[in-house]
Amino acid sequence: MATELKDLTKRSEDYSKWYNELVVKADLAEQSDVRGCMVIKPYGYAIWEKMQQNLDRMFKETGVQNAYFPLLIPKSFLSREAEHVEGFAKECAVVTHYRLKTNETHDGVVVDPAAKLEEELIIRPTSETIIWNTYKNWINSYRDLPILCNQWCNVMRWEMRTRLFLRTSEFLWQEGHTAHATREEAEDRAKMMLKVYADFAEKYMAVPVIQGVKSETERFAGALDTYTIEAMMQDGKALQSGTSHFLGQNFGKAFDVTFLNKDNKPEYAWATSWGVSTRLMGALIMTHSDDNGLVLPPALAPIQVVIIPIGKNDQMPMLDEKANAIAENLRKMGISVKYDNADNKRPGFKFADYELKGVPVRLVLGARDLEKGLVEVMRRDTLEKENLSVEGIEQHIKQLLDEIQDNIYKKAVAFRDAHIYECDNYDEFKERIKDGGFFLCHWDGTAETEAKIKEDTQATIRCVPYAFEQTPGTDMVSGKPAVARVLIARAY
RNA sequence: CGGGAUGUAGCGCAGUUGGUAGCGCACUACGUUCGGGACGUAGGGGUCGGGCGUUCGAGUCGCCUCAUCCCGACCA
Repeated sequence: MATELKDLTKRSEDYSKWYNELVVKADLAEQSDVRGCMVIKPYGYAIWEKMQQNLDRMFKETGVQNAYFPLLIPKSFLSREAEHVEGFAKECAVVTHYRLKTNETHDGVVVDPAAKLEEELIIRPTSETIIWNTYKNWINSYRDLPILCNQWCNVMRWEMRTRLFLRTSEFLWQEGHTAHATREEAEDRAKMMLKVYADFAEKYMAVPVIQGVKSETERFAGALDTYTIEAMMQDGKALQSGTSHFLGQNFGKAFDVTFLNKDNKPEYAWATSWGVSTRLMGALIMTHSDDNGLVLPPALAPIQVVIIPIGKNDQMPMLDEKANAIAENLRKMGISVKYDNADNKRPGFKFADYELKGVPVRLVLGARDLEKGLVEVMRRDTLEKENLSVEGIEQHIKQLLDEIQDNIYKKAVAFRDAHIYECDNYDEFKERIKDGGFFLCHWDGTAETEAKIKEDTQATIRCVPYAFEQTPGTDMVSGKPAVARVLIARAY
């Protein structure tokens, strides 16, 4: 199973094509024969696993525990919360039967009409309903709260158009669901988890994000507030990379989850939910990669260092010995290393292949250089090569990995900041948004304005950002007064 | 569900007025190579998406059907 190594489409020529080719050629994932679904290949899954491990640890540090709830949700659960069902109804896969039988000509199977379910089951598009139906049994007293559960699972949303990692019919994610005794505690939790996502994105993925709160129309179905992290891709479009919802008492009321407070009075429980998905893989790819392929942050790279030997056959034992010694030292330092001495691929092929796969550091161990005690070190982010002494190379590599992590983050921040604009004139906005970027504009807070911007430009209000100083002004569309600037962009 | 296109080897494609099923990559074997995507020689692999029709004869023509992709509406 060799990677096909044709040149990638240039990132600047056709961004979508570049992205799709990159995902496939870097061996991350491919389209399944099953409609709208994706096969995540071992290399892509290894990156996802590293994301999972780190996120999972960060969740647990805030007191969250993992659990697992069923894949199938009775249809009646979904209709308990009016807004929630409205938001998801159009994209649900429904299980109607539980048995097949052979057909009349005995060369295939058909659904057995006798096996029709009395109540249809929905393949979860998200699990609020089934989890709150369960929480009802878990919660009696304020002493039972808070409940802080997370599950790693798959969900299904019957999307019309799909793209690898960014939007697939089935996707992997985690969904956290918490129940609290007070409004304040639930709101704090929703904000806390957004902070966890932002920290993870910036420290591990090296993807800078803008934190904020969604407008009413962009809010999660059934939420009172949706907090979001928005990242900028290299084509200037926004990618919603994680969301955390304050659900109020909506699900508590819909599923009759009450508890007795300290005064022995019944109250409905307060809820949050929060999730990130394999879409983060898309963010990772589109933030850092270049025309040579993937660029992975060392913190998430399954292979952090690759060692490639070059020499005649009779020199190979010596090179193997030297390479294994270096690899062993690096592994002791907690660095993951691959020594690729396969003899059916030439060095040039391997160089291109590991660049395509985004391996942060490449060591070339050449017989010629080694006589002089030198080894070539290449860093993937800048493609710079250096010839360094083999002596003490391990320490240098450790520092280099940190430097790469830091550098790609700073590069992404610089790119993003260079494409954030304040804009007060709607005609100017309509013209400039075509080239992408994030726009900070005053908004009068009405859905009408929001709808007009979307209709005219396809751009949406991504969030009301936390981080920028807010000054009152005039809505550029309606001319009405506005209390704050919001972040507007075209989005994936 | 609207508009457009495409189904031929694992992938990417060619196939003219209907007349023996092809090319590139990948794959297998052997050899030479090996400091930036190697080359030679010899091989393996197909009910041409499916059905019906026209014809002596259909990958090619007609009708039907299924599937996929792209542009919209929907969306983590």
